[in-house]
Amino acid sequence: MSDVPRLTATECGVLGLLSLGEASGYDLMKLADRSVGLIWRPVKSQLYALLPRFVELGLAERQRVRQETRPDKVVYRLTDAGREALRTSLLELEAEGRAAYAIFNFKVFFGEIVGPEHVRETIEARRRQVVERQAELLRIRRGADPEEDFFPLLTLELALDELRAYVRWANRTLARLDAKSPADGTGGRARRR
Amino acid sequence: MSDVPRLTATECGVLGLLSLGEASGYDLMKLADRSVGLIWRPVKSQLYALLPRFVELGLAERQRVRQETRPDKVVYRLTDAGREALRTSLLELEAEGRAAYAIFNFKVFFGEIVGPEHVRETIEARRRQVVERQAELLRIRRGADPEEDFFPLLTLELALDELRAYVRWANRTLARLDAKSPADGTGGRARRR
DNA sequence: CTGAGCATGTAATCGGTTACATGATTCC
DNA sequence: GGAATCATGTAACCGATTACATGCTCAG
Repeated sequence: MSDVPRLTATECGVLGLLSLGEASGYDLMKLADRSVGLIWRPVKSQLYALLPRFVELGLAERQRVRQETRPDKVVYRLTDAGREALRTSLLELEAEGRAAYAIFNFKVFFGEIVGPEHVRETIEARRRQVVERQAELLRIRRGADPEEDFFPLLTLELALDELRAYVRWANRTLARLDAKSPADGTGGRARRR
Repeated sequence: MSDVPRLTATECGVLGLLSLGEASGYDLMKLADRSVGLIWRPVKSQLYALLPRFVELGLAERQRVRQETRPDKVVYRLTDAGREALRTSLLELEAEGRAAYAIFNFKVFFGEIVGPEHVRETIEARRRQVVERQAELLRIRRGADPEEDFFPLLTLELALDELRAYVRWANRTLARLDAKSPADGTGGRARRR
């Protein structure tokens, strides 16, 4: 009943695709190209393995569609439980470890589902992580030898440039979110303390 | 004999760490923090699983070191075959698919091993990929609805900013490499055609 | 007639993560 | 006395990738 299954990042991705409208496995592969594909795309065999499991968990419904000129297809549609599982899973997923970046991007991409306030918090949380990391990299750079560590320093500088790009984007985007959501003096609705 | 084993990205990472000097598994974990750790870090259990396999493949040698006040440790050292396998594997690994970014970074990080000309080519190849991707994202952006696709467009813009950061870094870095390696009119030593 | 697109899946393998397991020493 | 550091590994699981397998239709 109330024990909503927790989904992995990949499952969120597939369920997120499905949240855009009913589709067959084949449709979802193509849909991915035009949407989340920017940041992540499922592998066919995994997709086809996942879909029946969603049905078993009650997160999706399945319907066989006969076609005469084309092979029959199986069309899936999210249930309310599926939509809810997607929302809570996205909210609960921590953007940490190796999958951090993919999860971060999912949360923003599916901002309509998690809500603007969660998007804002997600962006701020990552900005904090990024600022810390910048400090760490700068510390390392100070201790490095420009001759001996020439190549490692190149990767370090690329990392720094990309982190800077993130911070700029985050600042711009947070401002846009502020402008978009009704200004209430605190910067957002779910603010407390 | 001449059939050098091909290593995966992770194996290159571990072997690359080992190329910095002989070390025990425990040492390598710490070494990773101060070196490649920027871009990638091995998982302990995997590291300990890999090291004996390197010995079996003749890529490393092992020596038990007895210590009185601390637990005994097993120290590994790269063999010539190991160094060669690392070099050719890094050269042959294609920076494509999911691991593309990690592989790209490995190639640059271990530039001393693969040589400046390969680094240059790697950076140029990625720049080509990135420019293509920028064009694709711009096309998608043109076709998107700023209202309806608000959140997806945020991730798209972040991606664009990061790609731009890469291109700038690549331009700067290629210039530095040109300045560094003797100018011979063609831009690098291994140039033909 | 060949190749691309539509359409769905299974099987095998492998790489990565987490948890389990142990035990001494040294610093606070 | 308790936490952190040194030190090495195993076991189980799971997620992801690759290869295998099939077969119809339509456009060039």
